[in-house]
Amino acid sequence: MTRLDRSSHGGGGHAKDSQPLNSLLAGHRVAQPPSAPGSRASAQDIDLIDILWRQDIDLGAGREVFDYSHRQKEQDVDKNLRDGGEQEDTWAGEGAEALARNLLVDGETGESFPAQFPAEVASITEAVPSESESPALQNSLLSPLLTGTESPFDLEQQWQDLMSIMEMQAMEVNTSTSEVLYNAPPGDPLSTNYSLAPNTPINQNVSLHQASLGGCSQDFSLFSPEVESLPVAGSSTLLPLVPSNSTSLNSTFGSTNLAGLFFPPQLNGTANDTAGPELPDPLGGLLDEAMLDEISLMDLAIEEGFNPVQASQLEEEFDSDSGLSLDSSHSPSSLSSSEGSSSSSSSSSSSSASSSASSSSSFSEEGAVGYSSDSETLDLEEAEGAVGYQPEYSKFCRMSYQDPSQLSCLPYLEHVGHNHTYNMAPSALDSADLPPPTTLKKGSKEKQADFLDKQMSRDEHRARAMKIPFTNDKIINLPVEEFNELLSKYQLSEAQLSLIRDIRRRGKNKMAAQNCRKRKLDTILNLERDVEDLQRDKARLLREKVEFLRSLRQMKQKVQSLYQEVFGRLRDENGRPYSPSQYALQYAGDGSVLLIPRTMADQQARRQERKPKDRRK
DNA sequence: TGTAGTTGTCATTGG
DNA sequence: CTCCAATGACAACTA
Repeated sequence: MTRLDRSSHGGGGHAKDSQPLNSLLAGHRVAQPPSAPGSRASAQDIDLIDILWRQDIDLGAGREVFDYSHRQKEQDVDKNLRDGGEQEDTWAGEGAEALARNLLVDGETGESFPAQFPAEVASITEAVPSESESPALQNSLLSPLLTGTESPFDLEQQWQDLMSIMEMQAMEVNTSTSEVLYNAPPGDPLSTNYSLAPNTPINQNVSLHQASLGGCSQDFSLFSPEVESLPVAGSSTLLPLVPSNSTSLNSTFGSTNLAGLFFPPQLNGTANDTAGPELPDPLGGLLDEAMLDEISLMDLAIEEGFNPVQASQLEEEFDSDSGLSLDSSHSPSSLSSSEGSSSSSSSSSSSSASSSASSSSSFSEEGAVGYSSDSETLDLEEAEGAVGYQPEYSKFCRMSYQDPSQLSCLPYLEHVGHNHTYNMAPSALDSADLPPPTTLKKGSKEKQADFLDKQMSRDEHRARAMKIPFTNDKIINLPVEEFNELLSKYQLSEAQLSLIRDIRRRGKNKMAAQNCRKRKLDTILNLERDVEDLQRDKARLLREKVEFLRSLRQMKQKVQSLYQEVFGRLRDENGRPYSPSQYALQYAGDGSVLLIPRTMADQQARRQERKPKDRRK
């Protein structure tokens, strides 16, 4: 099919519409303006052209009536949408709240982060000298719980190890442990109490342990060189690492309840290389818990752009790990529901249109910009099918056009409501074609009739001026076959046929454009929803991470306490305690505990540090 | 008067 | 090839 009006159509829309006759003339193959109609145009056509020309230049009628109604309708729409708007407000309110807390909110992601963040980190780092001693930690900004060789990716493994340790501890450690430990003479083996290998009487013969080192290539030193000189901040909460003598140790640990203490991961028979990196410095994370909490959150904030305030809020906020996007306060109602309602709205709109001419269609009913091509629905009151979906337009939706189906009882009013209805003078209206509006009465209703007439689209005016014998609705919505059949039923002039085709093309394209725009808005809303969901997921995961780190820190504290207690009770052949600067305990993979010289422990620790790095390469 | 949002329209593309 | 939907671009219009 040739688009008859193409040649005369330049760029976009209304520039041409100021002279729409040119299109018609092109369609008529009348290539002159109306003042000089082409000779090939019939007299009837020229008359029509004149009519149309006058119509098109007489488009300045006021829109006050419509606009008032339109505004009222928009208010109703806003009212209806207020719920949805509150959701947006809630979300926006969080951003405002974050701002109120001197937080910067990323304009794109909506994430918040403290404005003076680097300074806080620096101060905290200074406040934790023990942590600042570790260059790896400074570099990586990882959790202070983790040593320099630790990676966040090991966290899960650590957690699993700790859990297995806890289970093991529950089986093997009882409340009598402390009694035995405390009362045991220096010669008593600890192996039974700590499930040590019987052949490793660590408190008896150092040389024996050294001899057994050959089989401990995978053993890990629990002690790091930094431990001894560790200026532990908040050490009041920790046991003295280097007891001056056994007496003080006993007095220190005598009342220690060992029930619930944990063996380090090395005691777990499943200990492997993956647990290695963190072990050389089991005390690395033994800092004041509150301080560590803060540091941890700060690190997380730096790492993930997460606001520590948010993190702390999350800890209070979330009581359950319910997981994904159960928080409906931020997310509008599901799109699927609105999409699912589209098909029903299509059918219901056609049925309701016949019963009521009410033009006060709510926004939820609006959106019938699709069209039904079902032949069964084709009648004079055929409603344009609803668009495929009716997303929520909490902020985007300002679609001011009404559902044409609501007005379908009044022919030529399908397109009432859009802002581009060029108005005719009321006197020019051919009201004869209009069935008497049943809901309208005289007087004030005349106003409404005028208003409705004014809302007729240009194509409707043209169609009426050209005496098109059927409605624009049919022209637009009939299937091709029926449309052609309809055309064949009438003797139509070339101008009429051209106009009809243009009406059909423009009408379809208009609805397509509306659908397209709705889809676009829909996509934006979906993306926003996805962003919100992902932000929630991120917050949840971050909260879980904080919890895991806290648990890990507690575990390490307990392990360290246990280490100190065990080490402080060890005696050499002369009954004297071992010096922590010269010896260290080491957990073997088989569950045994060895007492080895510190130099060897350091070497092994370094060896273990390299392993995971090599493995990662 | 300038601007942003809305809507209709055209041109084009691809199914 | 035609029909149609989708979409970018443009212009008119409104607030």
